[in-house]
Amino acid sequence: MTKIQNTREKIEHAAVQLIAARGVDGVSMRDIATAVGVTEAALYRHFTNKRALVWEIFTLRYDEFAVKLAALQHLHSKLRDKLAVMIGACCAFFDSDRDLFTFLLLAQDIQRLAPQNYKAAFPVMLHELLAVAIKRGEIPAQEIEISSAMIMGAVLQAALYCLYQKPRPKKMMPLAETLASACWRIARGK
Amino acid sequence: MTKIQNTREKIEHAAVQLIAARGVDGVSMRDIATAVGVTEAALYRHFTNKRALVWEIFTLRYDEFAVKLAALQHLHSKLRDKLAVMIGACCAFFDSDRDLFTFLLLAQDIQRLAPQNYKAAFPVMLHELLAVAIKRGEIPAQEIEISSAMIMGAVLQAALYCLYQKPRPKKMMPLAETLASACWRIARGK
Amino acid sequence: MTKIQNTREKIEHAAVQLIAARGVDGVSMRDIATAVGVTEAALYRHFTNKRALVWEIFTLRYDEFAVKLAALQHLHSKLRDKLAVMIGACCAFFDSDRDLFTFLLLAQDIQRLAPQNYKAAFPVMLHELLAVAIKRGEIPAQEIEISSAMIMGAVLQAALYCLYQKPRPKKMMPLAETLASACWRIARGK
Amino acid sequence: MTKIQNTREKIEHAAVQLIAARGVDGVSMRDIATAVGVTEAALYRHFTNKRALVWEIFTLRYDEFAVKLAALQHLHSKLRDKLAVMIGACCAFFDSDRDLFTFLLLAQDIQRLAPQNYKAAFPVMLHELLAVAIKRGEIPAQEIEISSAMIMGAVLQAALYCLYQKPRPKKMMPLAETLASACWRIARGK
DNA sequence: GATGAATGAGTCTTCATTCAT
DNA sequence: AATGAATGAAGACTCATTCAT
Repeated sequence: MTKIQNTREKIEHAAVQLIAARGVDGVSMRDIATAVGVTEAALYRHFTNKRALVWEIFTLRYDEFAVKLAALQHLHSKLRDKLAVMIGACCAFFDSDRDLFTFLLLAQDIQRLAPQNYKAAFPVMLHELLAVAIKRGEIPAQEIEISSAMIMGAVLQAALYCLYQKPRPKKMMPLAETLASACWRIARGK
Repeated sequence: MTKIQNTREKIEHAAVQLIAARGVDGVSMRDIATAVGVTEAALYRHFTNKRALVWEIFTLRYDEFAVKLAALQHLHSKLRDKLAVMIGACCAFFDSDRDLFTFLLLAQDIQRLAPQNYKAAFPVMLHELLAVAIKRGEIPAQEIEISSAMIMGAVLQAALYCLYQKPRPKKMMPLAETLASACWRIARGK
Repeated sequence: MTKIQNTREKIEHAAVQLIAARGVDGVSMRDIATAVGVTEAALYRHFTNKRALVWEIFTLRYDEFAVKLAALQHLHSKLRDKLAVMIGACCAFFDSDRDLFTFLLLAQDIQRLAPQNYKAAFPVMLHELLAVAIKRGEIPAQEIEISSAMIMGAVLQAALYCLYQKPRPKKMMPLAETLASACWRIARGK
Repeated sequence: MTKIQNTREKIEHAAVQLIAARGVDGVSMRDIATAVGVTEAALYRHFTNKRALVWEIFTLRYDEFAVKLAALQHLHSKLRDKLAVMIGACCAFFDSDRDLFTFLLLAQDIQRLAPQNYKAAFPVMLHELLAVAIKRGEIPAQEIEISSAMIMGAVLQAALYCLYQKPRPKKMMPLAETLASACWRIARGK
C-alpha cells in the first residue's frame, strides 16, 4: 500500500467504506467529498457522475477479485479442491478488507446500477466449474444455475452473519472448511 | 388476490410493490401516494412517517409468514421433512406473491430500519430446528448459526435467481425439492 | 370554577396555555385539539378558523380584564392611587394565572392578528388617566402616549423578568409597590 | 446605507427586514431566498439551517450594538449621563435602521432560539451600571434586576409605540431626553 | 486539479381547512 | 357535536450536478 494516495484512490477508498456501511442511496456525493477532504465538485474531475463513480469502482475491483479467484481455482483440477481454494480466498478477503468485500458482494443496491446486458463474472465462473465437473463425472447432472446460486447464497449469507456479529464482526477464515464442505455437498448431490 | 378495501390496505399494497422493485430509498412517499391515488399528506394519517410505514408493514407481514411456517413445520417431526415443507411454503409464497416475498426476504435495506434489539423470527426458528435435530441425533453437532445462515442463503439466492430471470421471473415451486435436498445436505454434513 | 367544562371552554383553556408557552405560530390546531382531547375538526365547530380562535379568546379575556381594571381604578381619585391599584391587580393576575397573563399581555404575535382599526383598551385607559391627571394638575403636561407606553413597558418587562426566572417563575405581587412607585415617577416627572 | 456586496450580506439584510416585519415564524426560507434573488438551496451554503441563520445574524449584530453602547457609556461617569448617552444611541439606532432595531430588540420570538445558557448582553450591562451607581451612592439600594427590566421596558415600549404610528413610524430621537429622564427617575427612586 | 457558489428538482413532513358520516 | 379521512399548499432541507474562476 503506497502511503501517498492520489485523490482518485482516496475517493475510491472513501466510497467503498461509506457505501459498505450505508448503501449507495444512503451515501451522498457530499459525504464522499467530506470523507476525502475535497469539495463535491472535485469528485466530478474524476468521475462523470455518481452512478459512474460507484459502478467504475465496483467493476474494477470486482473483476480484479474474480481474476484472482480464477487463477487460484486453476491450480486445482477437482471441483472439491477448486471450491475449497475459492472459498478460502473469499474468507481471507473478508477478513482482510471487510468493507471492500461488503461493497463488492453484499451491497445489493449496487447491482441496480448495472447496465442491461451485464453479466457478473463470479456466477459465470461457478457455472463453468460446475459444467466441467459434470462433464468429468465428478458430480451428477443438475441445474447448474440453481446449484451455483445456492453455493453463492450459502457463502454470502455466512459472510453476512459474520458481518453483523456483535459487538464486532467475526472472522470468516475459521469457517472456510465448513463452508467449502457444505458447498461441495450442495454440488455433489445425494 | 383479496379485494382491496380501505386506504391503509391500499397503501400497504402499493408500498410492497414499489419497494420490492426499487428498494426503500428508491421509493418516495409521493410515489406511494400516487400509486394509491391520494395525496402524500393522506399517508400520514395512516402511518406516522416513512420509516414507520415501511417497518410496520414489514413486521406485520413477516411475522404472519413466520407463524405460518412455524405451524407447517410443526406437523412433522424429522428435520428433513420440516425443511421440505418449509421450503415448499417459501416457493409457494414466492410464486403467489413475488413482490411481498421480495419485500420481506430480499430487500436488504429494510433491515436497516430495524430497531437495535430486533431479532428476525425466521433465522431464530431455523436455529431451534437445527438444535433440536442435533439433540435427537438426526444431524451431527455443528455451528447452528453458520448452518442456518447457509440454508437461508441458499434458498434466498435461488429466489433471487428466479426473480431476475429474463424475460420473466421463473417459478420456484419446481425447485422446491432440489432446494430442500440441498439444504438437508448442508445440515446433515458428511 | 365549575368542574364540568364544555368543549369550548376546554379549547380556550388549552389554547391559552399552549400559546402562552410557544406563541401563536408555534401552536398548531392539532396541538390544541390533542390537548383538549378532540379532533382538529371539532375545533371548527366552535371557531371559524385559527385566527378567529385566537382572536376571540384574546379580545374576550382582554376586555374582561380591562373592565375589571377600569372598575378598580374608579374607586380612587388620585393618579398615584389609581396606578397602585391597577398595578396591584396586574401583579395579582400574573400570580394567579400566569398563562393567561402571558397570553393577553406578553404574547406579541397575537397583536399581528388584530384588525386594522383595533385599539387596545388598556393603553387607551392609561391615556385617559394621564389626561385627567394633567388637567387636575396632579402631574405636569407631557406626551401622554409616550408616558403610557413607558408605564406599560416598565410593568410588562418586569412581568417578563419574573416569568423567565429559573428554576421557576417569580411572584409579582411583592414587586407591586416598587412598580407602582416607579410608574408614578415616570408620570410625575422631575 | 453601505453598498450590498456578497450573497451572505444580502441574505442577512433580507432576513433582518423580513423578520422585523413578520417575525421568525412568519418568514420562510423561500421568502428570504426570493428577496435575495437566489434559490433556497443557496441559503444553505451560507447558513446550516434556518435557526442558525437567524441566530447568527442576531448575535453578531446584537453584540456589535452592545459593544458600541458599552463604549459610549464608558465616556461618562455618572449614571444619569450614561443613561442619557445610551438611550440617545438607541434612539439614533432606531431612526437610522428601524428594521435592524426591531429585529434585535423587539422581535421576541428570536429569543426562543437562544441556547439554554444564553445571557443577553444588554440587560447584563444595565445591571452592572446600576450596581456601580448604588455603590457610589448615586442612587439608593434597590433590586437591580427589576429596575433594569423597567428601564428596558420603558424604552422598548416607547420604540414600539413609535414603530406602529400611522401612517408612518415616528422618529425616536426627539424623545431621547424624555426617555432618559424617565429612566433616571426609575433608577433614582423617591 | 480543485474550489465556492449556485441551481432545480426532489425529499419528508406539517399545516389549516373541508366534508361526508 | 364530533369524527376520520382527505387535501393542497407550504414548510425546511438535501441532492446530484454545473460552472466561472
